[in-house]
Amino acid sequence: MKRTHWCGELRREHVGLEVVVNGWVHALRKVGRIVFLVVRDRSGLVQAVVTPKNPNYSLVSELSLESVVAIKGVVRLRPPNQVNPEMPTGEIEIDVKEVQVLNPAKPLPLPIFDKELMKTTSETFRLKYRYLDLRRFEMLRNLTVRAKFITALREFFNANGFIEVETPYLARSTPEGARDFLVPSRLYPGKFYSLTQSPQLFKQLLMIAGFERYYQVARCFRDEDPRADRQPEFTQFDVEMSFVTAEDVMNIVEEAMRYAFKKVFNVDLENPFPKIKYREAMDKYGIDKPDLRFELFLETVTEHVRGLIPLREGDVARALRFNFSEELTKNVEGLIKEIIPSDGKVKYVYVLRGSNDVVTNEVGLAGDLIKVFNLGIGEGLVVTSGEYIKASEAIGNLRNSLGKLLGLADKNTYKFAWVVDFPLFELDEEGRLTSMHHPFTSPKLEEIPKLDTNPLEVTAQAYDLILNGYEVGGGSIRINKRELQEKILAILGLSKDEMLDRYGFLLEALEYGAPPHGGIALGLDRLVAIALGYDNIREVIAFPKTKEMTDPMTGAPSKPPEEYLREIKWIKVLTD
RNA sequence: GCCGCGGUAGUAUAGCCCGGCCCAGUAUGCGGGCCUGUCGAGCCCGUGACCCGGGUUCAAAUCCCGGCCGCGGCGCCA
Repeated sequence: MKRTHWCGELRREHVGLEVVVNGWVHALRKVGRIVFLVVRDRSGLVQAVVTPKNPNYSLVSELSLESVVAIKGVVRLRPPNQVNPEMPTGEIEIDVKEVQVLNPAKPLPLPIFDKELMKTTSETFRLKYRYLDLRRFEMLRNLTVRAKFITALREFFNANGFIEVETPYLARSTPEGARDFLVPSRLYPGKFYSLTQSPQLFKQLLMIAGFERYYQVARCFRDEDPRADRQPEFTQFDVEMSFVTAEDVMNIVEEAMRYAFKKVFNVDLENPFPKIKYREAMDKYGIDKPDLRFELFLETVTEHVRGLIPLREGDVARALRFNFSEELTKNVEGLIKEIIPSDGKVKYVYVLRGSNDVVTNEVGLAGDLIKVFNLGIGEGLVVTSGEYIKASEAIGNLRNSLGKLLGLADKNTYKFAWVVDFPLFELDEEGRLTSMHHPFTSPKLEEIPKLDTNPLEVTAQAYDLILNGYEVGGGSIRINKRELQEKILAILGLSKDEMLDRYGFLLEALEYGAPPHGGIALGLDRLVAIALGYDNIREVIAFPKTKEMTDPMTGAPSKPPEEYLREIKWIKVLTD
């Protein structure tokens, strides 16, 4: 019995046809002596009917849910009063002639087609039986949409003269940035590959190779703690172009987004996307990836609170005020406590003025703050104090989450924007200069002289693409001259020897006719997740890891057998 | 590494604050039965659980301590 039709495509026009469908037993309803069997495949559902006259009657009536079957039968119209308007195939049903049970199924551990129960089923459990979880139409849709989105981007970039090139995942470790996943080298005991954090250097080398326009759907690996929007391995849609300015890159990426969003979601995006300067973003929103779906601005209130809140030399105070409805008081308070770091670097006060009471973490201050800020009933105020960036980020982060909690952010709006004019460097915990983007980012050429005098004031030719409070892309114009690249690496504290050891291949390549070039990496998981309305990228990844970086299904990570460790010359394992 | 929340049948949830009325209730699933037009089928009967370890107490699902696991966040994420 060979499949002739998909379940979900059968319609009135197929009436009278003998068809064969394959699929899973989605539902089995025995009403009196009639058995209604709903068969499911990727395309949808169709009802089949068996009565006691049918030689397959007992076989069908004893089927278990989710068994795999092949059904041969004749499509017929349902009696007029039995049409199910909720079902695309609801006008017809299959009068069963022959049934093959290809594989009976045991009862499922996961109630996959009980929407109510699945809403609350723990994610660990879904991940343990991910192959069942993925049978749900919602997951099928998510991954289908993801595939369509990738296809749309490929179409767009192919049509614009880009070449898709694969680059290695096993590469040389470069200690900057995130922690690497290391892979021991069997042939060179004591040496390791690292899984690429991104194709950054390879794509630059492709530009030097003269490919001019490249893209790739690239897996990236970073050994840092996951979050709802971060996984240890994730997918970037990676793009690089030669002979372009930052504007050129941003323009083509905007076009790509407009094309893909229209094609896949039928959404018209703004044209052009707004651009915000980094400093303006920090000042107005306190964060470099503000959610622009709502207007709510930070204020600098250092002078208003001087004398009330203890300020160290150079500290600033930043404030966010907002209206909230009283039943959310607890949630707002919880959010503030959760988001603002309690590491002592930032101090914070909040005052939530209800109609009968005031909720605050500083009883002694609340009265004064209400007076100073003229805080009305139903208004909340959060003041952070400390070093400008820290105080701003703490409250900016809060702003993005508060927008969701207070319903300020419209779920059906996609608010893209570019954040530009990032500083080239920032200071790390130890007060050393580090690259804000990465060490291959070009400074604005006219600011090169400032590299020696005020490196922190040098602006990068870098740009982030943001969407609804998430960073969904980041890129820059790269350095294409050896001299400048060496200078940057030197400023970052690398000795000549270290430079040559780690980046010698790049530095040399820059001398053999490296064109000006730049590009971007788009966070594909985030883009698709946000477009579908999820905060959690695991919903658009077929087999994601948990927050603790495990896979409950396969049991990864696992302990390799001793012989294997011996073979790869890596038998010393330190635990803890 | 840190903070918060959580862990009760296959799944989900009630009970936990305020210990005894709980050999743990409910929904769904599963097993059996009834029903010839169901489609979240319906009705009847049955089945099955307190994360692990220690402590307090006459008595622990409930209180305390430790652990494990998960989710969210902070740090981290060039």
